[in-house]
Amino acid sequence: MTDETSSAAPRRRRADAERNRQALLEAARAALADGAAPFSLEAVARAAGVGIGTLYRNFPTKESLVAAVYEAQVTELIDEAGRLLDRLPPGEALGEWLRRFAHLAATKRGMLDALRRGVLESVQQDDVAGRRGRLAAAIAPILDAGARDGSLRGDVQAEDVVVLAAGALMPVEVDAARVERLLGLVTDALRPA
Amino acid sequence: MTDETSSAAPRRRRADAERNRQALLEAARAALADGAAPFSLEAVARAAGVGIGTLYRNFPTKESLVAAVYEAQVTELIDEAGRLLDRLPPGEALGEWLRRFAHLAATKRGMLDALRRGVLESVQQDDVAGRRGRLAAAIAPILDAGARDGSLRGDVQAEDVVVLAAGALMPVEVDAARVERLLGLVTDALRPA
DNA sequence: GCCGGTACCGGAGGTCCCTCCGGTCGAGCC
DNA sequence: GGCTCGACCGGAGGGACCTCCGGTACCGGC
Repeated sequence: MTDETSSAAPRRRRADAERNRQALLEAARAALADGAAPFSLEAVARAAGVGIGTLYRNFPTKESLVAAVYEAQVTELIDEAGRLLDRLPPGEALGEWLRRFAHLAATKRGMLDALRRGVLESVQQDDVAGRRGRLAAAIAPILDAGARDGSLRGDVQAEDVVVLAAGALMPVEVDAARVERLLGLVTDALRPA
Repeated sequence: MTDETSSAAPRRRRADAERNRQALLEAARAALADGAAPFSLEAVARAAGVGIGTLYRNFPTKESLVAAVYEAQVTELIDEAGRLLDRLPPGEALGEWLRRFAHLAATKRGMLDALRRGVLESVQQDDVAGRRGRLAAAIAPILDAGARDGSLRGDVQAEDVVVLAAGALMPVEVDAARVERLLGLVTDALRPA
């Protein structure tokens, strides 16, 4: 759809459009951080001094807006996977990564719903193959390493692990003990027979 | 809240109230079965010839309405657990029960969302200790039997199994192969070390 | 058969989501 | 600097969710 790749003229965005986009992101960030007050798109648009139509043009769904706000954190989580694998054996690296995944989901308001639609439902967007794909790609090296050294079974798709973990974490609100138990079950499922 | 148990006067419901309740259930059943057309509460109330307020008095949340419509199926699923245990070894009984659970969630429109809020989020209602509790109670005997004969580990709470299974199934739309793989992972997690 | 109290009814109204389209203004070209 | 045109703006509007409360009519007692 967009044209980053076509070599010709990238066709610069209009300055006001970019300004509005930033204002929306900032307003959304503030609204999500607020805590009280439900996260309302109309409120975000108002706070950004922009019409509701402009918001929807930039972020077609509520989830895409939330995802954009947390983009940096998600990227960080993805990069973390490689670093964990550098300094921990695969089995532990996976457990630790899942724990950070859980922490992110639990900490960031709205993240949970964004994940629900971005990771769990089928992904039809092609931005870097969707969030589910990005996360799966992040842990695939860990799974591979574990399969090689025998600490993890080798017959599991990375995508299934992401779906299972995300599904398991999804619902549990703030019950840290249960989160820990569920993650334990997930990693147990990945041990060789 | 209700009073079936208190021995005194059960205070009969008014006839029109009961009539309205049944009409709402019937309309909701039809709307859910329809398939096309989104499941709208206002449409249900209209179809039942009743004000929207009456709907909300009988079913405070959308999920409680859906749950009431599917009550029979859920009860059936719960009873099934005992029967499965009678004729299968615990490990297989659990796998089979999870499969039926998945089938119910996948088949019945709206069930999925009802489960999301009824099973996965914290349950504060006390009707039979909530849906999560009812389902956990259903599989607890299977887990116990498995722990006794060594085919399942004994250190897992029934509630956690329900949450994990429900979470894992929750999102996946109609990808039967993935559902099968995920259920396999769940049962793998329950095998003794 | 009638009457009073109250359990129950119904829909107006506030808020939100999301779409659609007439109007506007920024960017590049002369 | 001025002009053109299309990318971009903004908000009206329709549908849904849910609450709240003035009014209704059912039930039990007489």
